[in-house]
Amino acid sequence: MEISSHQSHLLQQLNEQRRQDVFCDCSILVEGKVFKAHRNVLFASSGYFKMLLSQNSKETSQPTTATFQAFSPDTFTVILDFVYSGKLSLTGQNVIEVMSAASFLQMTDVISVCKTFIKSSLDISEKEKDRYFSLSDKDVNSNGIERSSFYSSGWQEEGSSPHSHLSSDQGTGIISGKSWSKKDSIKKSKHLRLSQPSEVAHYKPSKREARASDSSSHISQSEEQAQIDADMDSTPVGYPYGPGSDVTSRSFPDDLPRMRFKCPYCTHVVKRKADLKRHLRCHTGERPYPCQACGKRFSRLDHLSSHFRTIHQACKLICRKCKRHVTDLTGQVVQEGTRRYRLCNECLAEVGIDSLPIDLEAEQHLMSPSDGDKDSRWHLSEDENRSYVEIVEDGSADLVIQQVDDSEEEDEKEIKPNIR
DNA sequence: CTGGGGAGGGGGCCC
DNA sequence: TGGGCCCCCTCCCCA
Repeated sequence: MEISSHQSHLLQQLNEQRRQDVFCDCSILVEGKVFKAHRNVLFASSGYFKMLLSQNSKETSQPTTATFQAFSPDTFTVILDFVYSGKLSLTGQNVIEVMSAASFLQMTDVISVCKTFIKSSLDISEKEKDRYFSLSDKDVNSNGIERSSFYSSGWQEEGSSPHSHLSSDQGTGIISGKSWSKKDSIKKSKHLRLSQPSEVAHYKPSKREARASDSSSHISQSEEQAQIDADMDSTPVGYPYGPGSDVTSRSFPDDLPRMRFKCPYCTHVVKRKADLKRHLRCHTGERPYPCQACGKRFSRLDHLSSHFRTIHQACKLICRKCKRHVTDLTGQVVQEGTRRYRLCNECLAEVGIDSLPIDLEAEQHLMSPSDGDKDSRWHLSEDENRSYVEIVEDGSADLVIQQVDDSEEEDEKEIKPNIR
């Protein structure tokens, strides 16, 4: 007959003895902090201690002391707690160091748990989705249901952690069983560079982007390709998104289809694929629309049109000098290089410029080539087109500040990735 | 140094 | 789906 609770009870007793420094025959010194433990427990748990204690086995009467500088006391606290409880208090912040320490101490189980933790963290959006569908908010908060294993409890809501018993009574400080709140997860994901649902809260590449981010719910998966994220707004009411991040999700009724296209480079989410395509150009630096008049390149056709009308067509019926409204009768178009603007007759006389009537209509083709020439209308050479492809492929590269030279000489039409 | 205005650029959304 | 418009923000130049 086997009493299943015996093992856990025994471990619990050993843990109590450790805390009370009863029968402890081993001292571990980690960066000046002394940890008391039992040699036989360490021997059974760690390959490193097995080796160490085997060598010292002849001196069993003497207390063994081990000193470590490779990891912090907090990290060793996590390790030791695991040894004595079977529970590993992993967080996004400590998992790397814990895994490193476990590697050093040859604790394969801990290593594999850390790996799983990291993997699940990287895949958190999928996990979160699973949670959306499997758990109501109430379930999560009140029952503290875990995803699968104790070490994953860090993803739970505050107060639902099964590790809470470890946090306060061991006097070990930082490492505790405290689960992540969303706020915590932000900081920790930043530290570990793991994707978190609330990552947007601290990702602010620009004010504009932040504005967009604030108005949409999103799950950050920077490694992902752009994809339809139809589940983006499937968040049940009350799911703890960060403050301000649930505006969009609550602005759509649950029964409406909600297609979302998520930018693979940032947190921006758009409704239409075309908008995503347009948005991606701000990351790739692609500028497929060169102005035929000055050579300046634009990422969008409407911007080119606006530029051309404003700069080269003098469409604004405003005198550049006195800002008064002018018409073809009360003013003239002045050409200054490729730039054109209007001056009223008074200002014209004042500056002594003899303007020549310019047939704007006749030069319209500069901006608007025929529709039948759509693909070649911007006169992109094959090399240029190829460079765009390369840019997209290089889009996964690290941050590169765009250095596109928009000078009129067009010496450097090479467009560099502008991943932000 | 500062404020105003122009131009560029990004997002939303309509057609 | 692309074109285009509107709005807003930022940057830069200039007075």
